[in-house]
Amino acid sequence: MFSRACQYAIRAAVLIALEGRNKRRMSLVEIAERTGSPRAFTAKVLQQLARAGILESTKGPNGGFDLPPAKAKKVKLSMVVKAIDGDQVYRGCGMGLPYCNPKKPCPLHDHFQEVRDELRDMLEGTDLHTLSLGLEKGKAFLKR
Amino acid sequence: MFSRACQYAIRAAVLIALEGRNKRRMSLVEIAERTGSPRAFTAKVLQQLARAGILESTKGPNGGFDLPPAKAKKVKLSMVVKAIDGDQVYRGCGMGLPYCNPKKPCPLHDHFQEVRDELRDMLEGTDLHTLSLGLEKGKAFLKR
DNA sequence: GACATTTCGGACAATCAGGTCCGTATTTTT
DNA sequence: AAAAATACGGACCTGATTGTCCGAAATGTC
Repeated sequence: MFSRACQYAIRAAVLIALEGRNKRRMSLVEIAERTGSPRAFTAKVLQQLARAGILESTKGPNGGFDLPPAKAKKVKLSMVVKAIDGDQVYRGCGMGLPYCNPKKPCPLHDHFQEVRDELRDMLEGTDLHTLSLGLEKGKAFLKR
Repeated sequence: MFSRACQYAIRAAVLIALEGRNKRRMSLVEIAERTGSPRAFTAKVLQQLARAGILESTKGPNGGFDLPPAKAKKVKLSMVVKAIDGDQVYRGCGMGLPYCNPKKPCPLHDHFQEVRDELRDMLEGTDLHTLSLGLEKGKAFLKR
């Protein structure tokens, strides 16, 4: 469904949103540790998110990545996914036909449309702040 | 969502089901042509489907791949997907956590569950025969 | 039996995704 | 000013995915 890079991005982004509520900035090392993701690779992913304007990065001692709650409420999951994987997963044709559309659909078009729409609605309707709430209550986890 | 191999598999399977209704057996060359898929690579994919028992292959002149309607009605899309990509896409965790479950969910678990269930229901509820009907009426297409 | 047609299967090549390493730039602390 | 902490970015490695090629095996036709 999503690439590994994208999965790491989501994990990291939710965690950063969580700590952003404590006005904390998170270092790469801490993020990688708490999400169980490979450090150097996660760095690349976080750079992509920062370049996409999804989160802020700061160099130097006490630097790291941060995302204040006000912004976390505005960042939808779809933005994270799009920044890493593009939007084919929730917009493209299930059979991979580049020209598939309602006028000239693939055989799977109608069946797949519902699934894709539900995925898109979910991604566009879920923000990082909301997801971080589940984490704080200890009802959800990022690592074994 | 699905790998290229899996997309080719679905396209080919639907086409073979379509021609199976005319008691026709399709050669690799014809399948690749009519689905716009690379020939040699499609051969590998079709072999996988044949080994998985999803369709029949016959060597020699007038050989090829076939799938009679009675069987096409029983082959669900989920079986094709599982044979090529495995079932992670409609069973696994959206964030890629291997231990994600209702007792210890990821932050996305509940949101994602609906989407995954809808995808799974669609794949398990759609058979190749049904998909081939759309093709025959000329309402759906496999190639530009 | 010879030949043509077709799938099968192994070897290989190319590209991409996942991941590491290390030096550089930036910022804070002392 | 020097040192330490941190993100940045490029080079590189590795394995998986995608894709090609070609000989072998099977089967139908003459």
